[in-house]
Amino acid sequence: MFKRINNNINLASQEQDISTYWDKINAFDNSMLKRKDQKIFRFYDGPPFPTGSPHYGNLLAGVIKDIVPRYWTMRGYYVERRFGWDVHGLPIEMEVQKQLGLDDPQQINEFGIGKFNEACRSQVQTNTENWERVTRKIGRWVDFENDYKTMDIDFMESVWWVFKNLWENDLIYKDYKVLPYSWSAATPLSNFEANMDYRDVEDPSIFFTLKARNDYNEIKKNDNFLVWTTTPWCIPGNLAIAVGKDINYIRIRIDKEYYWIAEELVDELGDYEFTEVGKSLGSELIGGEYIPAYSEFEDEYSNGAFRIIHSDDTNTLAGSGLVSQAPAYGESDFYALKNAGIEVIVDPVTLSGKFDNSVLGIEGMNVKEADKIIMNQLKDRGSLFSQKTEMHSYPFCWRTGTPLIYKAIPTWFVRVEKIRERMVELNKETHWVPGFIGEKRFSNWLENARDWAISRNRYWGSCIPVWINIEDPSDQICIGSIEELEELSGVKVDDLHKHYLDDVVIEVNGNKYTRTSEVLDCWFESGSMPYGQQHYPFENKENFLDGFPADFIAEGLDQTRGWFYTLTILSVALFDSVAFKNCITTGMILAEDGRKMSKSLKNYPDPEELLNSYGGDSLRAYLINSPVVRGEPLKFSEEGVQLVTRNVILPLWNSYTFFSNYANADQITMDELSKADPVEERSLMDQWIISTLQSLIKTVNEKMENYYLYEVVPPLINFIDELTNWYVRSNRKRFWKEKGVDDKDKINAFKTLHEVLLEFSKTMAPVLPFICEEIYQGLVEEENTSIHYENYPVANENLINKDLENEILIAKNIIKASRNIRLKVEIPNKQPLNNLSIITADVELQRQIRNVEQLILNELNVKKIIFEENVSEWIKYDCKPNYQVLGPKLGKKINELKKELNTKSQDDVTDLIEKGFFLFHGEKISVDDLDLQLVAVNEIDNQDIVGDYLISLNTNVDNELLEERLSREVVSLVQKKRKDSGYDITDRISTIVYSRDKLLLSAIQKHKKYIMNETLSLDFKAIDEPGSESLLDYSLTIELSKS
RNA sequence: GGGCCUAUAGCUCAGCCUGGUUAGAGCGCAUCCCUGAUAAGGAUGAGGUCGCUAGUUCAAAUCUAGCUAGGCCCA
Repeated sequence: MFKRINNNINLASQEQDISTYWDKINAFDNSMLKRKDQKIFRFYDGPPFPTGSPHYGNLLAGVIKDIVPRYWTMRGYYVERRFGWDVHGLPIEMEVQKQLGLDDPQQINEFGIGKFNEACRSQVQTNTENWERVTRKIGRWVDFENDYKTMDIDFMESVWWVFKNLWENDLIYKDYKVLPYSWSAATPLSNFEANMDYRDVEDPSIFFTLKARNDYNEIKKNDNFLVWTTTPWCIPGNLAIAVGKDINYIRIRIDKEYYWIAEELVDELGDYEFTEVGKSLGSELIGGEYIPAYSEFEDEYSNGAFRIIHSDDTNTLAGSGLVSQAPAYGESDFYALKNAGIEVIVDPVTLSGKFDNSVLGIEGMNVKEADKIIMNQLKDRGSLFSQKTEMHSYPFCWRTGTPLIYKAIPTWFVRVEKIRERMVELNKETHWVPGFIGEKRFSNWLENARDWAISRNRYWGSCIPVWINIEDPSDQICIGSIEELEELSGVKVDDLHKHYLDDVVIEVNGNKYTRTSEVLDCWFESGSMPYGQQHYPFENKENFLDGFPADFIAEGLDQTRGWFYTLTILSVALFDSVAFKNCITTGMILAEDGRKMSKSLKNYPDPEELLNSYGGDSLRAYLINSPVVRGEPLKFSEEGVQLVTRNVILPLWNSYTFFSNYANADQITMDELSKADPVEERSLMDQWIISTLQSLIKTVNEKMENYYLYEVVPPLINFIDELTNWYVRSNRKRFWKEKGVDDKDKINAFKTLHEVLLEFSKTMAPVLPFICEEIYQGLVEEENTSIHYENYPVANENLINKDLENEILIAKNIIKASRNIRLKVEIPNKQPLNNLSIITADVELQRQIRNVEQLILNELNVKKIIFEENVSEWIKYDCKPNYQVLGPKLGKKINELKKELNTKSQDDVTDLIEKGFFLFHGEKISVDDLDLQLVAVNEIDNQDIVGDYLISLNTNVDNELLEERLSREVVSLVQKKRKDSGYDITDRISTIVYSRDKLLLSAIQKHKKYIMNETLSLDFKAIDEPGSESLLDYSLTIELSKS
């Protein structure tokens, strides 16, 4: 027996009940246990930072990361789904710093690194609750208990293994990197932090002169290079002048001196009177040598310093076209020198932002204060050419409010450039969805990959496992495991965080080694996640290799520079392999107004509230049916979610309640259903809906296998439409036939709908896990089971009948067109009509229509279909070339052909059709190469062209037809009354009709049996007394009572 | 400044790879129909110089180049 279902559902609370049920039967674990011995489908969860509660981007990722694993689980694979947390790094440290009121590293040191790190550790635990609750509401099955965190000792040990592996392959080195630096906080900052506080400030902008050391091409000894800088304090660190190789420079004379400046920038000279005396392209200047402004680092001349070099960043928008280069204080300067092959750096500025004792006159002075002094010194020597100030936006330390400077910091690097080509090559093996992300965006990024800076001068992270000889810094030991460290240090180690390791000293051969102070960037850990989550290679060695590379990952577009990249670097470096075989990349989710979602603007609905009103299924379907799954931005709209509820969830639910309520009312049992005929013996509509379902299953499998999630929902909506608007509606009567009347057909109908709902639910279960589970529970008798234990449907090709699908399509087209005619001629569908003529000589078409005749007659309320074969009396033709076929053949002549066809008379055309071809400029043009457009001979309302035939509806209504109409109107009235009186659909009634109208009474008399059947009237009387309600032109009164 | 993406109806998007003469869908709007499975359903209609310019072609929303605007990422 099937449950009687309340049609009114509260989706969200129903979903919660299902969640509870899943907990009760341990559904998630069991769905996996059942596939324990099957092939592994490896999924990597890209770990989020556990700050705040999840936003739509997280939910989207969660949805995709649920749909795909559910699908493959049903396909019989073992799909482990461990939640991951990225818990190290700046976001957590910043949160904790704020809570503890610690402004900078010095204060952290004073507070104690150990206490600080432990505070970070406990902070991590507090944020995870929100995540679990919301994850549950979107129906994501993921293992929170057996999760991994990047701070777990096992994870951190695997990170060391990764690092040591790179180390041994000579992929790790230490060099300078120019970073935003806060002297007041005595720490380098991330670019992200540097972007947090930009202010408009006034800074100097000066031209100063540097003298040519000797003749070189057009350069003469003692010529002055007019060099531009906006940071005078960098001049002591100046080691080169940058020009642009394609920029034109001129040599000019002012008084007795000669100067070089970019031709386009001579206006910058202002009032100076000059004469041009020479000219040179930038590339000809490169290699020129000059005498530095400060002699302190003169020695570096022998190492290649104080030359003119090229920089891509030189331009003629401002300045002089010659830019002072101080590699310690500018990233572009640093790389410009590197590219010029000059491996020199000088840095007279201390970590507190003051000059050290190496430069005379400014010792101990803060760099910004030194600006003025340096300008004065230059002026005294006559080498300050001009000075002014400029407004520009400049980064400030978001903590201390002091200006940031850029400064070269010793940093650990991974030699990405060495494996770059291999990364590009291997990336081609990954299937990216959408394709352009991998083929273009990610591939381009890999091609331009630069060495990767992996160290941070921070606290809460995995430590760089390198111990350095106190006496000889070039003597370094890299540690790859806990065991190794314990052996070398003799210390028992049970935590790998900085505060545990800073004191661990290694002694080898009488040499003492201490650890380098930096920690690893948390991106290094994210890239190590495949190994870390399984504690590879210390544990799970075989299990890991069985599932590497991962079958599937999914994240947002921003991860092309993040996780996708770090995974790729490490897997290529370690295993010469990609890290993942399939990758879905999602676009950004914006607010409905197209701007970023912003908490302060409140321009988006709260995710949890939205889930509470529409439920997880709706949100899931909305998200994967949106452009965001194709890597494009989505303007998130609550209305869109509501629409999905209305177009997908509710119709599906309604089909199910229709089934279960009528099955319940009729006391249909599973046993009875099993007695249904085999599909091929059931009615056409049964065969059709099953065929359509099998086609759908085939399509959905194709899409899912290829990770094209966004192509799943449209066919799903289409199917639901076929099911509700065609199958259920046109077969309704079969379901409420009295017992004993054509039982077989009724059972066939119930069986078909049962089967379709069951298979369809299984097909959609990965996408709509809640409602499909609920429907499943109502359709099967087993207890404590779940739809997610089921095997995924495979299309049964034998049940796919494309001919039938096509015939029904023809029927639908005829039905739609005829309804249209009724609308035009204003004859409602309730009015039965005698016949519909279909004008075609095509016998195949006639046969097809005959096959589905009954459906057409029922739907159109027409008694008969007549075929008219004298086509020419009804239809004439408009004739045009088929451009697609004839275009390439005829070229320009096609326009002439068009003209000629226009002049043809109807007889000519008929002639042509009969002959099958005609001659055009001596060429045979076949009728098949023409577009024949059907036109009705007579323009009248009761006909319409459908495809390549005409239909014509007989609109004559005689008394007999009118009486039939009236009987239907009476039924409709009675039904309305039943509903208004609150009768149950199964209640039997007595009906009395009062009317004085002869025609109405006669209609009732003739169709009494029909009316009684339709309205479940056991008793029916028509009484010749005046009625008070109007029905068309008549009046009547209807009385009902339960019997 | 660089890479990638986007621009089509009032709104959200298909179509573009593979060019074909009438550019589709949903929502919204208007009008109408139906309603004992349905917080419903159906039909019809209005609404588009396919971002701009040039080119290729018999033919361009579609291919090419340039431009404009927006987005993401990176400098």
